[in-house]
Amino acid sequence: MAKKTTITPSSSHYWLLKSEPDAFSWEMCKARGEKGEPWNGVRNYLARNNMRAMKLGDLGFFYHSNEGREIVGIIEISLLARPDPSDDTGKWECVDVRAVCDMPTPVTLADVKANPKLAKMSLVTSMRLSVQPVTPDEWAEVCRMGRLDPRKIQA
DNA sequence: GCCAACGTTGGC
DNA sequence: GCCAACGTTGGC
Repeated sequence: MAKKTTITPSSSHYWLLKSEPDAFSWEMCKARGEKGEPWNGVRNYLARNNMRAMKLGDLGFFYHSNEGREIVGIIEISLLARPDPSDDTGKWECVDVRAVCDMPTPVTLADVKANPKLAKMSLVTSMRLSVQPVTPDEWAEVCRMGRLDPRKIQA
């Protein structure tokens, strides 16, 4: 059996997580520091399945919905999916996330919508999905728009 | 604050 | 299993 060799970087999955700043803002996320924060309260199957697919160290955009409507920072997955302690039905799960760094220039929803390269991004096509996958191309493009060098992200 | 989009629930 | 009613999300 041939051994499969890959040069896939350790973090091959990218995500976008939405939060209303009134409920849990980027500032609050950063204030948690290394401890991270359970991403609980998700009550949507697709969003839950996305969390199940997350790996330790996966990176994600932190998006402020409602107020702000912009990508403000980078998070990493610090704990894998597990039962959501705020749920008593046994159906829902959460991961933990940890703030990694600011987006030097926040990338607004309007910016994303105005960029044809991002027309297929879930942020545009699946407006209400709160935990979304992001493709490597989309990741690179949004980082470029936010003046963040993806190679300099220290997870 | 309004309302469109859309996911979920429950009657049949 | 269909679909109407309902609740929620989130842009505007």
